[in-house]
Amino acid sequence: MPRTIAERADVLPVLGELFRRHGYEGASLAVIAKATGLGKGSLYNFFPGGKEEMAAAVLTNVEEWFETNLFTPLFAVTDRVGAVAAVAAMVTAVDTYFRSGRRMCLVGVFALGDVRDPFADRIQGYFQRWIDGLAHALARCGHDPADARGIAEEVVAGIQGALVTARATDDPALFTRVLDRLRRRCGVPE
Amino acid sequence: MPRTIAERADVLPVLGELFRRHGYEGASLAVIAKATGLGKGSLYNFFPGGKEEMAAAVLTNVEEWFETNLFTPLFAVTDRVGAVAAVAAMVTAVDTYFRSGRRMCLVGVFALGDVRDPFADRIQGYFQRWIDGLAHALARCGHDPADARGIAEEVVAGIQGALVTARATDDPALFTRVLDRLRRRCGVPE
DNA sequence: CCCAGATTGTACCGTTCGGTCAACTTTGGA
DNA sequence: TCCAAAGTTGACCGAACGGTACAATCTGGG
Repeated sequence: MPRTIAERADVLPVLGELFRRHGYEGASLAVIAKATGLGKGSLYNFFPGGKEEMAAAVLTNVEEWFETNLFTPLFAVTDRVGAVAAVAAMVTAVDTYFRSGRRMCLVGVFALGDVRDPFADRIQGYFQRWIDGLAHALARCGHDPADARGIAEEVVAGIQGALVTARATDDPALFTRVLDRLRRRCGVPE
Repeated sequence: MPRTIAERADVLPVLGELFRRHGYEGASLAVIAKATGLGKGSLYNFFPGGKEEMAAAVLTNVEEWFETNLFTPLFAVTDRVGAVAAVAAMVTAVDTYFRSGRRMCLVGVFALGDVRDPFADRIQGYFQRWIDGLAHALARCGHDPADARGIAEEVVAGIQGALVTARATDDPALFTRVLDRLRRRCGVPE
């Protein structure tokens, strides 16, 4: 059997950055072909379903990363010390993942575009699971359970909004500043 | 001179809702023609510059509304009582304007799409002026000036994020809940 | 009533879109 | 070494894009 020059997994990060930067509609196949260095034929070899399968694959990639690095740890906490550490780790991971405000949230971008419709359930699940996981951890941090959910909604929404606002004002540092305030809102020091 | 059947001002709200719902790229001329009930000829009679002029006109409309109803009142405050009232009025106006989370922020949608480039300065100005005005009013509310700016960034970003998250989770009530928390963050009761 | 001119619907333009396909290149086992 | 299979390419397709041209229609002052 012939060996694959480029793996499907190799183009996923490139696709992700293109969708982040240009949105789903804005990332045309011509742009994708140029950025990946692959012809349209190769792209359809990797993604027979076309552009929508590319978006689905990238979305799966993002979901897995968040599930592994953020959601699962948040849900796994049992004691107060572990919960505080998990929330602190989440904030650090978020800052790293979004490159301190220089990277956009792919799920958020999809949520605002016309491509939302075919992925509505997955987009909803991403945010819901983030809020649920954070609310669970915050409750273990000692917050009143009802208030924990409110804080979780405020923090997840705040992260999204900080990304949008940082991009809109071309001021990535705004993301870091807001994220720092949200971290303190969770009662997590440092 | 002949009378205009439809005024240019009449189609602006329709254009606004289309851009909000579908984004700039997603709102094709065919969709716009159908939604407004106007042919392409009429649209180009109103907006000789085409789709980009439509977006620019809608953007101007939004800017003016926010300038009149939000930014100017925020900047105008001098005493503490007035400042608290202005911030409270802002929160109320925001909830009304965004239909309690059922309406998207047009500037935020533009900020994330490919159309951001030609409007980058206006998008930046919109958010910057909102943050500046709110920071000014919050300082008059009694907050430490440096902290007032931090709160303002957190609140404006939080509003944006709450809109995105509410749409993503198809849960408009989330917007109202987060907005209520942000209001209390400003130290404004009721 | 009438007509200059503003407004309108629509056929049409070139371009670009996502997607297809047959020819060509590369691959690894026989 | 050779070949069947897998991978790759770029020309090509119909559809839809934004935009233009223009003939038909409506308007209101004279």
